[in-house]
Amino acid sequence: MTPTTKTTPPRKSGAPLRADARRNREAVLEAARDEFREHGFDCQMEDIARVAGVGVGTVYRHFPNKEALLDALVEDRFDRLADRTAEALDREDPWEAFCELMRWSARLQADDRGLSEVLGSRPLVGEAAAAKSGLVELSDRLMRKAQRAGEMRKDLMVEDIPTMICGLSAVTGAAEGSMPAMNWERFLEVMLDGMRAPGSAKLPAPRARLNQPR
Amino acid sequence: MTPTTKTTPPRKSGAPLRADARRNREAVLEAARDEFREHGFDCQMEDIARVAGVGVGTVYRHFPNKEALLDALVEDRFDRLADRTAEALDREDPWEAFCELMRWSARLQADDRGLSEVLGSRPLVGEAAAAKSGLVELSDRLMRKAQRAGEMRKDLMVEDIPTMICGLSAVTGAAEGSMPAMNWERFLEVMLDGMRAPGSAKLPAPRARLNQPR
DNA sequence: GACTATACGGAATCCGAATTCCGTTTGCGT
DNA sequence: ACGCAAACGGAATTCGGATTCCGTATAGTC
Repeated sequence: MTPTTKTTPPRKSGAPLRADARRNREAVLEAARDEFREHGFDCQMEDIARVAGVGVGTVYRHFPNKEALLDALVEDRFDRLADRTAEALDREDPWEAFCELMRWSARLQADDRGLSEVLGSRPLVGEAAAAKSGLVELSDRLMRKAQRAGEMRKDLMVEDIPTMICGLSAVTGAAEGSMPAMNWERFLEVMLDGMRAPGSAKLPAPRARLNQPR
Repeated sequence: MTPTTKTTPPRKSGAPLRADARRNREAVLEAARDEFREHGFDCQMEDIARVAGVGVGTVYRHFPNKEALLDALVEDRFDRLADRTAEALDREDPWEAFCELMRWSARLQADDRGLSEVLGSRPLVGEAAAAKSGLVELSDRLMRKAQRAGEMRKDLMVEDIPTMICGLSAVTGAAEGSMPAMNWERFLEVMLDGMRAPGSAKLPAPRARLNQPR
């Protein structure tokens, strides 16, 4: 979408990264994506290295530690999400666009246990935090649009979205055996119905001193 | 299979447990509750021991390992929940009763980060599994009652409840800094609205080969 | 009060990763 | 080709915690 550097996060310094280095970094990122997807945050650095076809040392050359590696992945995810959100903003029916966006994002999470589980379980750090705020801005616009169209209940705030996403991620990412076929599709639809206008229950005011319900 | 009570007395029957032992076991359980609440599953056995005012060895005398300890706690939680559910079954308005039950349970989880986070993240084992199935039975009754009364959408199944609970637990238990005042109260109300009759969207059929939507 | 099966405490042990180190290899400018 | 800084690999080191061991203390019993 954007002509900006897609998958070449760090290395912002002027140093022109050697060719093989760039290749490896990419491989590590991809392997990490797979491993996190498969085993969650508890996957092992050695495994990531092996899958990427490099030594652990190399992994550490590119990312100071496990968390940083994860961070790069999360950032990328937020970026993809932001792109989609921007697209959604252009569609005619904002509510339908919103629902589709949620469904898409849910599927994304369902396919990626690892990233999902981290989403709600630790404060974002570094790049990822910035990426998120951009996403929030877009989401806000989409929501207001849907509300103006009278299709989304008025008492929802942007802040509610991460909450929903967080709940969703728990469901999509739930341990295999933990419950009989955890059905996030149904969960999501119920939630969307609950967000549809008009709201039946009056939502409790947010606790934080952060924003008012408008 | 002789009733051999060799080295690790499995809390079952037979030997009437010495007085001080009973006291300690109780202390450990309580301390564990606090520690799990406070630090989630990553709390330390040594801390639990210290808080309980005993040595680690003692903790291990009563529970073979960390997971077993957690399990005891989870079981207790399910039992309490089951009690409440049974009560809810007796109330006049089943939908209201259901909502209250959910709110109560949510609050319970909000107060107890540790147990919540475990709920969705690992298959239940031992006693806890049994305790859960009892709870499910009760819930099923309550749901049907609410549906018969035309207050809950008909296409919900008992299996959806754990899913909701799981989502909820992620939200209530989200890491402090992870999002600005994660507001589970709002999340819950939205969800409840989505469960209210009549459902607007058609819920996707469950994937598992487990049950039909009735 | 003495005896013994139970319990206890907590230092020592074990273990599974993350992270570090350093000798070797390789891209690439000259 | 040549040289060297940038990269690499992966064994060695560290570290945080769970679990085990075993000598000591105590409840319960006669």
